[in-house]
Amino acid sequence: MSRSDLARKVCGVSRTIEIVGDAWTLMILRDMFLGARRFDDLQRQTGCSPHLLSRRLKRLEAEQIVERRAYSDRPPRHEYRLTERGRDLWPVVVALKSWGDRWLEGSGGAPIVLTHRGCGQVTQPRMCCSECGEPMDARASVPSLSPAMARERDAASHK
Amino acid sequence: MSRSDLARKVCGVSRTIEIVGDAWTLMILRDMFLGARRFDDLQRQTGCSPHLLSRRLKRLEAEQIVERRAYSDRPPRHEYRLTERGRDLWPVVVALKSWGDRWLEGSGGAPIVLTHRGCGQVTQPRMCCSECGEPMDARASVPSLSPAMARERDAASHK
DNA sequence: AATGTCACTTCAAATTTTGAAGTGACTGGA
DNA sequence: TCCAGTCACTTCAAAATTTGAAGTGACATT
Repeated sequence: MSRSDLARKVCGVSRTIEIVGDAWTLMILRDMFLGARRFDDLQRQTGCSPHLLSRRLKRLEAEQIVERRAYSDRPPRHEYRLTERGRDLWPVVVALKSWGDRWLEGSGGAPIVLTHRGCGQVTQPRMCCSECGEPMDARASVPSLSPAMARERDAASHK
Repeated sequence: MSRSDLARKVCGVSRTIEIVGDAWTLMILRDMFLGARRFDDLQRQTGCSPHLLSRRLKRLEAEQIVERRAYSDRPPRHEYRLTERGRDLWPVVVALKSWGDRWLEGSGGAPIVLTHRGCGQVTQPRMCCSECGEPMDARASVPSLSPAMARERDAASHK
């Protein structure tokens, strides 16, 4: 199966991975959350080639995760902005950050520090239950599959 | 810059992306969180080729995200288990799931449903402030960079 | 007129992935 | 004993993608 077949899966994780599950796309998102908007900035900050950046931005635009808009006519200049759909990927990037901060720490503390506007404190956001508000980890929940997804998995295991 | 140079960056997001930021690795993690442990199961459920699965598992093992252990001597059989370090990637996978559930919804509800052991309710985990407990989104925090990271970015923008 | 900036595109070479097939160590059944 | 089957992979060539360098076009600045 090729990577692009992930899009045909029932599972939302697979289909999300098909769209944003590659290193450069995630780097682009990180930099956009840090405020980068222009092609050149994104290219320098992510460190990827302009060719790749161009292709990734087109994919993100096609998926309505970023919007390309002109900010000057003469000379013609464009910038890329996260849409609401795009901003909603923030937890993905923050989850990567938290893991890195915890498990890859060199010296000198976290490279990016987040301050919560609401309470003014330095925060390390974490996953909490939407119902009771308690923090959650891998063992705090039991997954169950929808009938459609159970069928997909079952078919795979009898292959 | 090549993808493998991400490892040399100061930023924990970059270095995490270098380790788990590709489609098949994320698929493998999803399936391990759903309980898959054996090579063949992982191969069938993710849909990737054995070659790729083998290389990804080796990388995950080298990074101590999974552990390879024998569960039978005769015949020689192995399984892969998430370590604590690996289980701590759960928020990354859940964040991908939540986005997919919200933005890619087909018909028939979420393909994977999580029930919180603590409160017994069906939950859609979300990011909350570690200090005050309030739910957070992209606009709820202000990022600031450590001196080392600020230098790295500054150097990039003068290139 | 020359240089610089921005937002890209083009191209060949290197690397990675895909898809199919093969391997080795066994187990279980006829 | 022979044969099929399972598990955990490895090997290989062909296809696709990425890298790195260079180039382009429309302007603005000096």
